[in-house]
Amino acid sequence: MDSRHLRYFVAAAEVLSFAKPARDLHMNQSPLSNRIADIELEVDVPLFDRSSKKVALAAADQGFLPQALAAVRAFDSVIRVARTVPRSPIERLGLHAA
Amino acid sequence: MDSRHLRYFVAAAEVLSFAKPARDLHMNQSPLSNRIADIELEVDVPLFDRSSKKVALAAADQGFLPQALAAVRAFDSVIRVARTVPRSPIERLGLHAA
DNA sequence: TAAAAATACTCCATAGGTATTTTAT
DNA sequence: ATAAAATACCTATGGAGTATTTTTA
Repeated sequence: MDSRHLRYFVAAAEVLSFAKPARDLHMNQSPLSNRIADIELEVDVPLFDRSSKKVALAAADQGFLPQALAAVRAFDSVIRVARTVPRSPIERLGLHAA
Repeated sequence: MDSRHLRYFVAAAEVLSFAKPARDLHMNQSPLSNRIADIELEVDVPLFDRSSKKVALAAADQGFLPQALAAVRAFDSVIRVARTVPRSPIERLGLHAA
């Protein structure tokens, strides 16, 4: 599972919409819907109750969203830690930025 | 970043080898090396000191490996939680397995 | 010289885009 | 009638495989 796709799910779950987060993420509604559908297939659990006008969290979602959020945050930490690693001896001594 | 690729990094970091985890993961050494190189490009930090005979964790790795492990475990939790979600009213009541 | 990593390709799966259709409101 | 999600189709990117080269222990 790609962490980016899990972010699609989190974004959709937060606003209960597929079209809106797609706009926010500068992508199309179609692939966002499809990636979320992929996740549902992968974990074999329906995560949303869909209708053409609204989207609701499925009952099976209890527990999934918090875990998804935790995973996304863990990924953010990986990136953040990597970015703040001192690269040079001088940086490692905390003397000044590169 | 794909969680699978982060697992490649963790596997390689744990045994300080690219060829061995590739065998364990039933894949080739080439794509495993390439995906790890991708991660280094993505986070813009060298994670390994390479030579043709050995691989060592780069200095920049301090902090990265633990975070990577945490992220991988968070992903495991996502899958696990999803898999244990009760699907039907009967399951939700804990009466018996599907 | 043997084993491991890098490199150079080839191929295919899939993520994303575009267009359209369906369906609640 | 409108707006949102699903669906169909196309394309291109990139992940994985295979083969080969390089390197160092």
